[in-house]
This record gives sequence, structure tokens and C-alpha cells, in this order.
Amino acid sequence: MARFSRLFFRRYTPTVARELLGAILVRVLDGTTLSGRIVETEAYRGSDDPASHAYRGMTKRTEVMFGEPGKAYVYFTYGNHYCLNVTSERKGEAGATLIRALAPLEGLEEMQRRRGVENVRDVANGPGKLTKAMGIDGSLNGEDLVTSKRLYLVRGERPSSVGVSTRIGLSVAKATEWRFFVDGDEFVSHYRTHNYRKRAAP
DNA sequence: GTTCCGATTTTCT
DNA sequence: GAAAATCGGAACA
Repeated sequence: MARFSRLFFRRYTPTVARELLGAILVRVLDGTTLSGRIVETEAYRGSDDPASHAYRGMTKRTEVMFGEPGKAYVYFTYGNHYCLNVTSERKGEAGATLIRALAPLEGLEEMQRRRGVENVRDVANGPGKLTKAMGIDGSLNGEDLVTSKRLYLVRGERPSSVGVSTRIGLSVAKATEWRFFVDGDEFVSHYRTHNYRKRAAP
């Protein structure tokens, strides 16, 4: 189970976001291991990306987006949900990939319990859903995914076909196609309404 | 099946 | 004071 190196994350964010498809997100919680295959991501950058939290410069919240690549950026939104991102670009340059959906692997029953749903498809097919399923909250903001024992990423089989679309839930930069997903995967969110557009080369 | 709407609180202006 | 990288339930078809 090989992890990604720091250098993997120290690159152009849309590239990192696309190459994270197929990787396994692992959460170790109270001795239990929860994991899932990443099937949907979105890229956010800095001063050239109006949709990014980092667009107007560094604030307390966006500090980690400007820091060392390969760390967890966890933020709270809509008064209810946490979202998990992985930082990228070199130190000083803002960048993060939002993990939007997982295909559950290990610890499915525990994740179903945490989510309060039976249907496997509904366990982690959204950014707020997967953090709840895996017990990820603000205490993991800044966690180093390259070295952490409680939250990390391992390499997985890359999908043969990758879909591309605009990002979801934005009021600005609506035309930028920085959402990536495993083409045809049942665990991708908004699978009927946003799985359109051209496909990127594998 | 799709569309619409309210919840709830942090963050930044 | 407004908006928010969302979710789930209700209504409708």
C-alpha cells in the first residue's frame, strides 16, 4: 500500500485532482479502519480562481491552502457540513483538491451507522457525506496526509475513463471545468445532472 | 424520476 | 449583514 510522495502534491492542482481519482482514502478511527476509493474531485487554486476560498489572499481559514502540499484542508460550511480537501502547489502558492465522493471499501457498516443510511450508494456520494461517514472534522485541518496514521491516501488503480465538468454549487467561475470523476461510476454525486461534458484522456 | 426550499453557523466584508 | 465548494425532505410528475 504505497502512499503518495510530497512531490505528487507539489504540482498544478487540476492535474493533482485528476490523478487522485482511483486513490484510496483511509481513516483510522478508534482502531477501526474506514476506507474508500476516490471517484470524484474538484480543483481550487488561488488568485486566478474566483471560486476559491484563497482568491482574496490568505486568511485564518485558508492558511493551509498556502502551506506545504499534501495536507488536509478541512472547512465547515452551510452551518452543517465539513468538507475535506488535499493541498497542492508549492509552498506559498494556494491550491487544494476537494474530495467529493467515495466508493466505500473497508468499514462499510461503521460508515452506514455514522451516516444513518442503509443504501451503500448514499454513504459517501457527496463532500459533506463522506466526512460524516469517516468522522472527519475541523480537528483534522492541517493533518499531513503524507505521514499521518489517522488520515492518509494510498495509490490505487487509475480509472480507464475520466469525465470532466464544471464545478458544483458555485456562483462564480461557473465555466471552469475543474471537476473530475470516474466515468460511469455509481458513487459519483449528481450522477444524473452533472455528469455531462467531454471526457479527458486517461 | 426532478425541482424547490429551509436549516444552521462560520467566515469575511 | 450576507453568502456559503451542502444535504435531505417535500412536492410534483
